[in-house]
Amino acid sequence: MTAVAKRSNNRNEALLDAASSLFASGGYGGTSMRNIAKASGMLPGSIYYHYPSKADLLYAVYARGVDMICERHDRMVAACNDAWKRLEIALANHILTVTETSDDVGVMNRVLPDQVPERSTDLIAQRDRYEQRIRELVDALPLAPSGGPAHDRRILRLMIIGATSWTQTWYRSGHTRPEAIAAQFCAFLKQPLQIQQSIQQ
Amino acid sequence: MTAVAKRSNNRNEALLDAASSLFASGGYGGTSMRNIAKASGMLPGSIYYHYPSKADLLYAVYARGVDMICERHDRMVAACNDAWKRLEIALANHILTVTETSDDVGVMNRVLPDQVPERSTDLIAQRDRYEQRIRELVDALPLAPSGGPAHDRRILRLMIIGATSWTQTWYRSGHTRPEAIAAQFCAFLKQPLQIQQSIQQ
DNA sequence: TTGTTAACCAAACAAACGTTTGCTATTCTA
DNA sequence: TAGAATAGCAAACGTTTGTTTGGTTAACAA
Repeated sequence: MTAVAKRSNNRNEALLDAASSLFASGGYGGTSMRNIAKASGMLPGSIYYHYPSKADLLYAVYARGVDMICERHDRMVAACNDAWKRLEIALANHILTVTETSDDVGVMNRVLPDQVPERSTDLIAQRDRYEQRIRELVDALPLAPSGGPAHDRRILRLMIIGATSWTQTWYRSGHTRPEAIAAQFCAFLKQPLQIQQSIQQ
Repeated sequence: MTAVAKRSNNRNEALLDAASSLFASGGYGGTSMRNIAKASGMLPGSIYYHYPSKADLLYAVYARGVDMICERHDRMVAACNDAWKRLEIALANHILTVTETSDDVGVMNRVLPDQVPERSTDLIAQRDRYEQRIRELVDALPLAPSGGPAHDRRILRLMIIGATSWTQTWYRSGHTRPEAIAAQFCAFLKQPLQIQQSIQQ
């Protein structure tokens, strides 16, 4: 239980960065320990000084990603009181973080928990830490009564998470900015897209 | 160029079915040729009588999935004239096909083209065959003028595709039915979710 | 300055991987 | 019914995989 002192030449962080970048672009199965080792300037066996297995390394990257997006989320969302605006800020943070700020968060979006069976339960728990925050924002939205079937906030939440996660596959820097994408998403949801006449067709 | 006659005991289809099921649940990297061989009752080497490589086998499954979802799409959408209803039908078809009807389509949703570099261009082309249909439906939607920033139909299309693709990760049979999910998606988009007062806040 | 140990290196391990090769049996054609 | 092509089987190929083991060096506490 005694704390283990880390030395100044500890390259654990460089290792995580390299793993992060490779997992985010190549996925779990598409990235080998040798790739990671080469990218972080170590030999393959040296990784095992830091993590006992590939699955544990992935988990460390994944958890670091969740930490980062949650921290940014909490900080940015707190600065606003309007429910819709809070959601928009959260989505902008998600898209920006996933696509440009941090590969760790890209890993969270790209690697599905069941691709890492040894740690799938832990990965789901980590992901839930973030999704819980989205759930709270969606539950706080003031929704107009539905003209058709009753609104299901669970479906709305999953719809929003799906649309946002998917941005990773099509986002290209230089085109529509993350903030603008998030604004569009919210605009589509909160304003009537249908011309009024055809509602009561 | 001469046509090659196929025999009655040709098990190519059983091979595709097995590959389909495994690729859909395990992904490309998570599925081995030995797994596929065992599931289809062959030896690993025998697969190479039918397909020259793992990437080509994946492509065959993928293309079969696109064929299936496009065929169903065309048939079902043609039966309706209302633009919003046509989109709703298309999304219901997508969700139903991905989650319950065909593993092939699950493969299309799960395997990203860049995970199969040897055929990534062809995979993208196949996927576009389907996405083009969604694009047409979204472009045909009558949209009310936006109260905020001008609507971007490209973003709307990607939002819809993202939300729909994501259903594969959370859909469980016995809960909300595909048709109901599609109806909710469309309801959220075409009806005002925001109470009217707060629009002109 | 000495002793400890954190942080690696160097080299190998067994298993799994995609794939190839040579051969055989079954089905269909002529 | 003879011949040829189809649709495999059986066994191995070389490579890559995640991982282990034993030794080495440099940083830090005393």
